[in-house]
Amino acid sequence: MDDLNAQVWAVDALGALAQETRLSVFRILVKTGPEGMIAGAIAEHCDVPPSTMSHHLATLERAGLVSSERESRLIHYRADYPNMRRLLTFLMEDCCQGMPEMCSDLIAGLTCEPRA
Amino acid sequence: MDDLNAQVWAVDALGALAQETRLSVFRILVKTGPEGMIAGAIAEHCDVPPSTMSHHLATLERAGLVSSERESRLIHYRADYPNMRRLLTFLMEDCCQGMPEMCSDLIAGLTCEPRA
DNA sequence: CAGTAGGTTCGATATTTATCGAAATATAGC
DNA sequence: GCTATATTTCGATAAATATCGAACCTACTG
Repeated sequence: MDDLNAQVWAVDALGALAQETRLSVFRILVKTGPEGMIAGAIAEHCDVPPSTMSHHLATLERAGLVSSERESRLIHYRADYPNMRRLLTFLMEDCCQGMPEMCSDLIAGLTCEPRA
Repeated sequence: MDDLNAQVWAVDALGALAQETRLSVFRILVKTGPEGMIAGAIAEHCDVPPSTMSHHLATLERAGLVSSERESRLIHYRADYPNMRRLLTFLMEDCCQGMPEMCSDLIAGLTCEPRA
């Protein structure tokens, strides 16, 4: 993917996250991990009607931020970790003007530890 | 800042980045570093009219992603690294279910090295 | 105190996005 | 096949956002 397409994708992904309900959904799925969560449970958790949530989930999935898998009548949604990483990498690309020590503390806080 | 306010801010910041011109501006400023760039030069670089760019810069500044400083007639814009970090941290918060090894490669790619 | 250059605000229009009920689709059980 | 459940698609309305010229500020310069 060249830089132009990466940018188009990133705008789409950021737009998908730039909405309260969708950001909540994404973060819940990030916390939930590979197990994921069922569409109905997500809608209930966020207290929005199923049709609205379906719309939001579709937006997140189109952006590549979540993936879905059907299991009989239920549909599991999960965060897409590789694309999440791509997005963060894209935003930080070429920061620090080649001097990593200039923003080393930017990365320092990005550990995967659970919050205290 | 509690989690609710953090979420409101994050939606705003992500929305600020979820637009082609603004994402370009932000990434240029990330690459440019502390020196920043003058408003007019940014507008010219992105090939948009000054009034449109002014609107976009104001959006980015309201979201805390860039800061501005006047130097006589010129206005310098810079990326706000601390808030950039806060945003990335917020997105990754509590990922991996407390098992950092599960997404260690998510961080692995987030070095500040210039692109090869 | 003009005149000029760099930026921003205003205002009006066009486009995109969010919302959610109703209807449609898919799967399972009887 | 009929019924119930889980979820999506449709459709229509309301709200937010992008765009850019014109007018307006602000700070230098002669």
